[in-house]
Amino acid sequence: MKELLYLKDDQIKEFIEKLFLSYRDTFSDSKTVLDKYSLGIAHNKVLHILSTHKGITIGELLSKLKITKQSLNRILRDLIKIEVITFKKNLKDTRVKHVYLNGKGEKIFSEIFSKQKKRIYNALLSSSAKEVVDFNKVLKKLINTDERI
Amino acid sequence: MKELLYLKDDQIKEFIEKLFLSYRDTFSDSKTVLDKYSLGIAHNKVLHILSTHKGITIGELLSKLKITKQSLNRILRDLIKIEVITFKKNLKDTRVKHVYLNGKGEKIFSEIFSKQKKRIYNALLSSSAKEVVDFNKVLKKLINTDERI
DNA sequence: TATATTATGTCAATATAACTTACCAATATA
DNA sequence: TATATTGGTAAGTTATATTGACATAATATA
Repeated sequence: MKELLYLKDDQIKEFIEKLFLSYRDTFSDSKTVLDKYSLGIAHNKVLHILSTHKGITIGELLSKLKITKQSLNRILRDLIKIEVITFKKNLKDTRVKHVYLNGKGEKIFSEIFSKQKKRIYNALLSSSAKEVVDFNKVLKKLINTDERI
Repeated sequence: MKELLYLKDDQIKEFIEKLFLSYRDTFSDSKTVLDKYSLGIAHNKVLHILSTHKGITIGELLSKLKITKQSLNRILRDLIKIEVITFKKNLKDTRVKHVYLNGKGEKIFSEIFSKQKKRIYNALLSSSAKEVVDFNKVLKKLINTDERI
């Protein structure tokens, strides 16, 4: 049986504040790269998903991002304009479109990622394996069940 | 000496994605309450800070939020209009203003907080004390040194 | 005391990322 | 064939932030 854990409201509030700060800081790391290509944090998020989910469909992108298709369309139009994504029709259902990063897209995302990576490395490499496992375990539980990765 | 930790890029990307999801989910919990009072996530963040930093000054709020004074001013005007905050001049330097939640403000924030609290409780109470300590330790390291709480 | 700096407020214009409502085309399925 | 699904798009709106400029009062400093 696990030890009992006593939590005060102020501790909970600090956790919420830290969730915000770690998110804000991590996504501000890539700002210089994004500016270089006139992209924003919305494009960053799409590029991130495209890099981890090659060939994702529009519908899957929408349910991951939880934005409207009109919003996604603006982002995709920008990414098409700077020529970093390509599409492939699904062979069985040609209504469905699969989205991919092309070479230029991979390169730009790797620039973005290398900035964010530093922060994560610094935090995780100065931690023990057990600490990282525990961190991951709790972090996962904070995410809605149907979105967990 | 700590065990060595080997991290693949895909694992790092998953951490970044989880940081985003935990932030997004936590701050979407309060949406129903915010809607009730015609407030947004920006007001949520200010109310949060006011509840943990009673009597914070405008300048301190600005450096915590990392937004411009024009942006903060919009939020504060809204909070003044619905009568949830009060100000007190600093006695030694009367240029400086201290901001407080009043009774109504405390009540509204406690409504917001009770929604977010559930998520944190569910995650932390199903974890061991050690796991929570480790989670906190790593999370803190992800935040810029000068902002750590 | 004169001047500079600081803390805060405000106006105007703009950017970014999202939203709602509405409608359309192509394709798939009951 | 009728209906549902996948995706695209136009127009207008909202929320949150920005930059630049200027204002006021109070404090610090030369």
